[in-house]
Amino acid sequence: MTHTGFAQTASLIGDPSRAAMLLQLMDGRALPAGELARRARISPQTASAHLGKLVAGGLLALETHGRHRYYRLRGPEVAQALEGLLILSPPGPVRSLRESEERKALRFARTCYDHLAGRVGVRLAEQLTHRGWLTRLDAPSAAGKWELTPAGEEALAAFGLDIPALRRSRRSFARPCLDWMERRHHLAGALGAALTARLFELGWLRRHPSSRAVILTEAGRTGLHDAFGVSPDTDENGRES
Amino acid sequence: MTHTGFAQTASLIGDPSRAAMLLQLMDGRALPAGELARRARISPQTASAHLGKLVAGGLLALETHGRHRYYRLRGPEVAQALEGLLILSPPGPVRSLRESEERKALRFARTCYDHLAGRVGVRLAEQLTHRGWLTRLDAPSAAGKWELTPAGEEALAAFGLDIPALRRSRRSFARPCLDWMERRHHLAGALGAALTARLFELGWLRRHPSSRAVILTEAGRTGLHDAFGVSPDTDENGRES
DNA sequence: CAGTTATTTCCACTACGATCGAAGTATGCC
DNA sequence: GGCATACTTCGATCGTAGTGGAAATAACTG
Repeated sequence: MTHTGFAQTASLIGDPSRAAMLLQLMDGRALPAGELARRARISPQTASAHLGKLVAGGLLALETHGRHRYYRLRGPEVAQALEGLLILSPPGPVRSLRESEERKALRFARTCYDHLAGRVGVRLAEQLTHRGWLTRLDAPSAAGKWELTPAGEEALAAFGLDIPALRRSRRSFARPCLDWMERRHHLAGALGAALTARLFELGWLRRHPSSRAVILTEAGRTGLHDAFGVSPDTDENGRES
Repeated sequence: MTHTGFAQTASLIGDPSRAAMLLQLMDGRALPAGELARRARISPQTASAHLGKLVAGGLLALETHGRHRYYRLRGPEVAQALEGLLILSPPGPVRSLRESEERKALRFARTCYDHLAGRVGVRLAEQLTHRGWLTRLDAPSAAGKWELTPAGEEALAAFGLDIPALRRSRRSFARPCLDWMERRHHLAGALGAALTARLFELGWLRRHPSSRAVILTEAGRTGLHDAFGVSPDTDENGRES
């Protein structure tokens, strides 16, 4: 076994300060160094050293804007590897009402790298499939890929997405992403990201200022129901939850 | 974020000696402590300390047989998390002919936790689907699951698998597993494990003594071709490779 | 230009953890 | 019982990596 990088990558993630920063970036945003230092509760010098290592290790990408240096996860594989580790790690005990509320919000709707996850994300993917707009591909060479039907293509184009442009992107067009809390799949890939971006643009979703959770606005609640038949407040049996 | 275990789990994997032992167990086998120490090139005392931490951290399960203590990965989630990290880690440079041969063998056929991966595994999954024996489920609530068709159930029962018993197992019955070298899916879950076990039982596959690679025997080559239409020596365009 | 802010580099200090020798416990074998 | 084997616990050593203070660099601001 010559996977020299394997242990190195894991130990890179294994430092508490670095792990905290990586988790802050799980939603695919880019944050400046100072902000990451503040959130991880370490000094800027220390954060700088850590961020340098994370970039060198291929986990983060760096984008410089003036005197600010924005760091983001280098790609979806990084987010997926982190998710894999999250599944293994027992969620810490809830220590306050504040935390319990936050966890509930995360479970309801959050961003996963750059697409929508949580109950809302899962329901949306379900409804797209249920309406015959999205299908799993059957060709064995396309395993793990999703595809839009002609009807779905039309519907999402009408919703404001530039489907041909998305197909030209180098990313996988549409693929399932396992949700570690709901244990169901939601929509990832270029399509998932674009759809999520459109929901923010319409004001249907709003970012929570300090967590990965996203807020479903009133407009979003009615909009998602009318456009996609999504009712995230009831569980699969129709009961309120 | 209260994922206290997150960084801890990653740093558990991040130690080179522990990483080496974990990689040795990626195929789902159980190995005794001394053997793991030997393979990781560390003293038995050191290995003992590491193994204790891995068990405490929930990554390994321990089974005692007489004076031997066998360690194995605690479950498929662990294998999946490790795969996620493997994808991020660049394969080390090939330093010898020996290594190049081993890498070729790994790419051709290997075990991934307890099911078959590599080109042979991918081709087998493809052929099962192509023959209409295995399908992706369309119901949104069953995302990420595969299912046997009635024809497939009959065929695999005739091949010696006890399908009803597999359905009763607590594991997921059949699911896709992404192959990090082929970038395609192969068959995992209870069905994938049972099918793989049957291939070993028939002598179609043989374990390589010192690596995760498995050897496709002559009997296996003809058997897989006759029973499932698998021809792993040609690439998807039919060329020899 | 000076002054402020974002970030990095340099540099000790410190602490934690990997390592192995030595000794201890448990199992199996004759 | 006696002896070898498999593994663990204890204890001491040693290196390495995280940490923040001080100072340098670089960009924006007026």
